[in-house]
Amino acid sequence: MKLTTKGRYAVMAMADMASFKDKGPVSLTDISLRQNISLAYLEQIFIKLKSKNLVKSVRGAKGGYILETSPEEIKISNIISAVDEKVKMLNCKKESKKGCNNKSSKCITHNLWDQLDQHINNFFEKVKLQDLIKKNQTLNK
Amino acid sequence: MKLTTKGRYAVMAMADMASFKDKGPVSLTDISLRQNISLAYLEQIFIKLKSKNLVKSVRGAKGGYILETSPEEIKISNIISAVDEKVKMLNCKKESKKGCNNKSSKCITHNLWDQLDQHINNFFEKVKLQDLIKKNQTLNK
DNA sequence: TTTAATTCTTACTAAAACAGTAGGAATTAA
DNA sequence: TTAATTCCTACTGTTTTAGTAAGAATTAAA
Repeated sequence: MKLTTKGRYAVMAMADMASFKDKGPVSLTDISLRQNISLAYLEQIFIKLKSKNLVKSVRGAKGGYILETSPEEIKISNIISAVDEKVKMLNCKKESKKGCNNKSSKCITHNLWDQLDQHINNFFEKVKLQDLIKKNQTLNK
Repeated sequence: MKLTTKGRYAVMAMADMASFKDKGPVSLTDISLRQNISLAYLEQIFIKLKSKNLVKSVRGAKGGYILETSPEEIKISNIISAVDEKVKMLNCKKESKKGCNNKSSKCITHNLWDQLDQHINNFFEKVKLQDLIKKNQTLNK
């Protein structure tokens, strides 16, 4: 399982962008200030988000980033996987020669972690960026 | 989120014990060999499992460990939390003074991680040790 | 009574991952 | 021309991970 600040920050930043998407490109400086995330760290994260076509960049002054698609279409899973490799509990190898425990078969717990992965990925598949900002608004009322 | 080898090994070891529970105390040497986990590492893990009353020990030659309760009653969540602290995505503090982002309020993604925690914990609550050995048997047929 | 098998206890450690920093280059609106 | 921005690459202190090491205490069996 890999779910660290990088993944969390990415979701926070994307949610931030979604909130301000009608005001032109959103600069990382703004996100940095609003969400309290280091600018240099955000830069690294956005390189990845861009390479996965979740955002596009506008360079130069007054530049920033823009969401590639609408918040209704962006799944949390897309964001997480863009920056965090993958959500995966298993380090059991899928190779044919060796099982999880370096023995011939699958380890006792193989299916458990496999199901947990599915469970988590399923969760992230269902939630969209739009859901986050909706929920947040409701709460802040 | 904390789910590392320690947690995985603990579940493997407990499942191993469940499979051999009718043959008296199970020694860590046996588990070590069957599951391919370092003996010294298992010792550390079992100290914790014992302190949480999941297993009891029988010292001396022919000794080992015995499950405190039946595999039908032991939840995976009990095992994980015994060795791994807790399953928790959030590092948002619950303190009243500061929110997740060192600002006054909750961060945008607070509820998301909160729900994910519940989702995962719910999964581990539902699965019992007995389910693992059943599933494994079915597979090996 | 000795031996071997075991749990118990504490301390240490190499390697990897995490969470950034740092420094500057390229681009562009004003 | 300048300031604001993205882009790019390299570096790094700290913490965590996944153990190892060494020996003490206990007890069944020979």
